[in-house]
This record gives sequence, C-alpha cells and structure tokens, in this order.
Amino acid sequence: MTTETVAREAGRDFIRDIVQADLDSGQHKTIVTRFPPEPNGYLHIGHAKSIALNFGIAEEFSGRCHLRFDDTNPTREEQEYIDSIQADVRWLGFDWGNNLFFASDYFERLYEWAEGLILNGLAYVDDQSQDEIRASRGTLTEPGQNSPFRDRSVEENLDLFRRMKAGEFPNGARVLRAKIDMSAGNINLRDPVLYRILHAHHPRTGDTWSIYPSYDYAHGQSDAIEGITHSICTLEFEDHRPLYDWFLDKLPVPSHPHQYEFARLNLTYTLLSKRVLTRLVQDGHVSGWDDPRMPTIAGLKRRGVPPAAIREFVRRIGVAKANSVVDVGMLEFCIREELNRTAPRRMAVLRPLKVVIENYPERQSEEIEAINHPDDPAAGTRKIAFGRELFVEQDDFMENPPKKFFRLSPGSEVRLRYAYFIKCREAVKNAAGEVVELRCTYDPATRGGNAPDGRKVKATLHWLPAAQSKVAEIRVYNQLFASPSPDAGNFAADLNPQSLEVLKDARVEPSLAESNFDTAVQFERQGYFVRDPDSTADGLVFNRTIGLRDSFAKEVAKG
RNA sequence: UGGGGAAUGGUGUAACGGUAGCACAACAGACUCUGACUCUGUUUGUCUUGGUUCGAAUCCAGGUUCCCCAGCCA
Repeated sequence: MTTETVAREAGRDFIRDIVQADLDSGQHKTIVTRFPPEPNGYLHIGHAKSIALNFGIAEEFSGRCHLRFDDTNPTREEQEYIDSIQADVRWLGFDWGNNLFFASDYFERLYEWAEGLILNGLAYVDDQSQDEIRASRGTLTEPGQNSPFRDRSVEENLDLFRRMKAGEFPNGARVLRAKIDMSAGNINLRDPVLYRILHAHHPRTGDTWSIYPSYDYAHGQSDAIEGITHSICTLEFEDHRPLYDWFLDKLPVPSHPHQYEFARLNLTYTLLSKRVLTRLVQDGHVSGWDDPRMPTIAGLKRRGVPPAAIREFVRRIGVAKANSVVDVGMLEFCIREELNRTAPRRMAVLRPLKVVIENYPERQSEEIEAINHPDDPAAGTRKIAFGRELFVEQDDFMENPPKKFFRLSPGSEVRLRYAYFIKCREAVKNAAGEVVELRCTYDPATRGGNAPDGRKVKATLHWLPAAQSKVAEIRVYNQLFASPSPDAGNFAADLNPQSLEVLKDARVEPSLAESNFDTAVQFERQGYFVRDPDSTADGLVFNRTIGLRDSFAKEVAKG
C-alpha cells in the first residue's frame, strides 16, 4: 500500500486532511484534540457532531481527545451540567480516559500571564463603564476610540489589577483589556476584555476568585497548556482566530495550537439554539430537557434513539465550512437503519379493535410461535397465546374500503401474523355508529399462516389475544415543530400541535412487562418503541422512537 | 473597498487541472407471513460573466447571493 493510495479515503474532510498533512510533514507526532463545552446547559445533537469530530480524529490518528469544561463564567454554570455533559458524552460512546480538564484548573497560571502582559505594556485596566466601552468600541464600519485609561503606567495597572483580584471593587467597576488596536477592522482586536470582576460562586473554585477570564483569553491558553494540536471550533469563531494567535504569540505558552473552524449542524424541523431550548423547557412546551421531542442528547436517549444511529448520522453528513441545513429525514434513516438491524420484534396494538372468532371454541387457547428477528435466527422465537377473542388495529379495518386497501373489511380474508387466516363476517357498531367489534371466522387449516390449498391473502395483520395481553400507555411522538424551518425568533408559532399523542389503552405482549426489558423493540408494522422511565410495575409506558416507513399511508395522502 | 467566511441535484457531501461520484429524499418496479426490510432501475447539480489551458467544479479577474462579528456570553 503506497502513501498515494492512502491519501484519499471516503469519510475524509478538510480537517482530517490538515491533520494528515501535519502528521506527514512531521509538524506533529501525536494529535491532540479537545471537546470544550461550557457547563451551562444540556448537550444536543449539534454537539454530537463536534464530539464525534474531535474524538473521532483522535481515535483515527491514534492521538487523544480531552474533555475540557470551559468554566470561565460562574454566573451561568452549574455542577448539574458538568455531570450531565459527561454522562451524555459517555452515552454517545466516547471516552476521554484520564483527560478530563477544566479551564478553571488554569486560573492561577492565566492570572500570572495576565500580569506578564501588563508588565510588557500589552494590557491595561480600564475604569470605563460597560456602556462607555461599548460606545467607544466604534461600529462595524467606524473605528473605535482609545480609552482615556489606555496609557496608565505599568505600576498603576498592576496595582489596580491586583486589587481587582483581591475583590476590592464591585462587579463592573473595571476590566483588564489587551492593548491591541482600537481601529482594527476585526472588532475582536479592539482592545478585548481579558478579565471582568464577578463576585460569584464558582462550581469548582468556590469563592476563591472575584475576577474571571473571558473566553478569548482563556481558551487558546488552555489549549496550549494541554498541548492541543488542532483546536476545532465552529464558524462563528473564525474572526477570533487572530486574537487566539495574538495571545499565543505574546505569552510564554508551552505550545502553539492552531484553530480550525467548521460549520455547525442545522436540521430541518429543529431548533438548536440554547435560548430556544431553554424556553421550550421553562415555558412548559416540553416536559424537560429530556423530553423525547427535544434535540438534546438526553431527549434523544429517552426517545429511544441508539447512540450508534447518532454516530452514523454525524458521520454521513460530513464536515465542511459551508452553512447548511440537513434534512431530518437523514437522521430518521440512520435511526431506522440501526433499529431495524438490532431491535427484537414484538406485537402491540395501539388502538385496539375487538375481534371475535365465532368458529373458534369458547375457553380454548393455543400457543403460536413467533420469530424475534426476521434477519437473525439466533434471536430465537417466542410463544403468543391465541384464542377466541383478539385485538387488531382499528386502522386495519374499513367498512367501505377503497380500491387498494388490502386489510380487513366485510367479506375480506387476511392473515393474522404467525396464526391463521380470518375472514370478516360482520362489523358490530355502537349507538354512535362506531365499529366496536368484528365478528370473524378462521380457517383451522391455515394454522401457522399458510393455506394448504395455496390461496393467498394480500395482508398480514398484527394482533394480540384479548385476555393474555397487557395494557400499556403509548406516547406517539412527532416533530416538535410543524415548519421545516421554524422561526427561532417566534418559535411558539411554529410548534406542532400534534407533536405528542398519548394512547392510554394500547395492548402489548406480556413479555414487555419484564423488568429487564429496556432495549428498543419494533412493534411490527408500527415502528420502533422503547420503554419510558415513567413506567411502573403495573403501568407500562412506551415511547415511539420513530414509525416504520409507510408507503401505503403516503399513497393514501396523495389521493 | 469595515473585517472574516461560504457557494456542486430537493438535501448533505466528494472530486485537490483529466469520465461530476456517494448517501438521503423522490419516483417506478421486483420480492415479501411486517404496505417494513432487501433488491433493480429512473429523475435532478458545478451561483454568474469573462480569462488562462489541449482540457476548469478546481487556476485568474470581475460580479451576485448567503452567513458571522459592534457581550464585562461562549
């Protein structure tokens, strides 16, 4: 195998190309990446893209990936998020080994380096108010004005900065700023703030500090301390890169990492901004951060989405610099693909319709054998009770069926999966004219599902015995938003009123009540489901992860 | 002429001067004890105008459109 043939492989992207080139040129021997969340919220599927990128690169190139919490703003951060983020990354299937770090671990060193900047005349304490700083920063098209405090002496700056650290001043009284260029076209270079006074309790450093470094000042230096080689972030940080490099050039850092940017994930029918997700939870549009309709990792998990499906999804969508919106259908495909391969099959009747087999003896019962996975004989079989009274799906009966409806209707014959052919004789209605029961006959010769005379049926229905099935609540989830591109500014207007449908008296196979049954299952002809944590010993609850593809429904919809 | 980025089928992405490929979606068909899965086939694309070249998605020049930046958020 020559180097040339190795050069281009499927699944590559511009960042992996850079990494490969750096390895080839000897620029780096070991690749070190990092995933650097701020612990101020729950992770979502957009983070999964970044996680898979950073951990994936480390794994593919035999390097390592750090999990580093960018905990530089104690007013927004909580231990709850530090814990949930670690749980989510692990659940996704990634491992940082011993490489768990916190930017707050570096507060002391960052502070010393800041004094160094002051000593070299590269930073100053500014007494202006926040409004004054904003006003003198200029605009996108006009340069800013120098602060009247910009030329303080080194001694005065040092004294003031030390007193800031000592907690002598109230929040907002002063900031430490880098002395760069107030007329720079790049606004990030117009004397950015390095430290602000924040009398706040930090989840890790407690009340030790009353000043905290800004993202710009902390991030690159943290990368350098950890020996990160490729600091990968999203596009909006592109114009922070000159500042990232400025600090690394001016400070006595142990290494000089390089920052690379890629486009963040956008999905149709989905909003991923923290502001919107927070309001969805706070305003009660969803039940919490782990509501199965949420695009959070916790929500996806509760929904029943397997981590392998998420990994496959982010692998398929690739990594590039162009802003894009991925069709949520791509995610759904990956979920179905994984679940079809792995989920055992069971039968469940979501909206039961009673069926009485008139020619089946009263009080008789027999066991029918059903296979657990059509493509995996090793998954084995199970027994299902069959008797005179059964349930089938309401949708599987139509009194006046249209042309292409193959299921039950008066006079039609269908197969009950694994069991018998049955023929509908009569539909019994209630006073309101609704069909409440089907009177049918079965053909005893068709046991097992095939007719000795070779006659065929056009439909096979799932079913459950009336007596030996369990009642369950089934939560059928659909898109949270009705619009393919919901408006983040007025998201409430784009909410899908049918995002959740609760079916209180569905029926499932008794085996699903077993306490150890927590894996995803396919309810045949319906979709993929997973038991919800709300389940109790006598109150089963299932979430629908996703329905099966339904070409019949599509045809009906087309008319 | 504020600075920084990006434009390839409906969608995402590849092609690094040499046959525009893959996947999702859509459509048609085959198969089927899940109207699922699987299989087969079809449709659809290089933002634009010039230039360089035997040859341009790729290089050059101009234009157009879209995204990001004026937090003591990250």
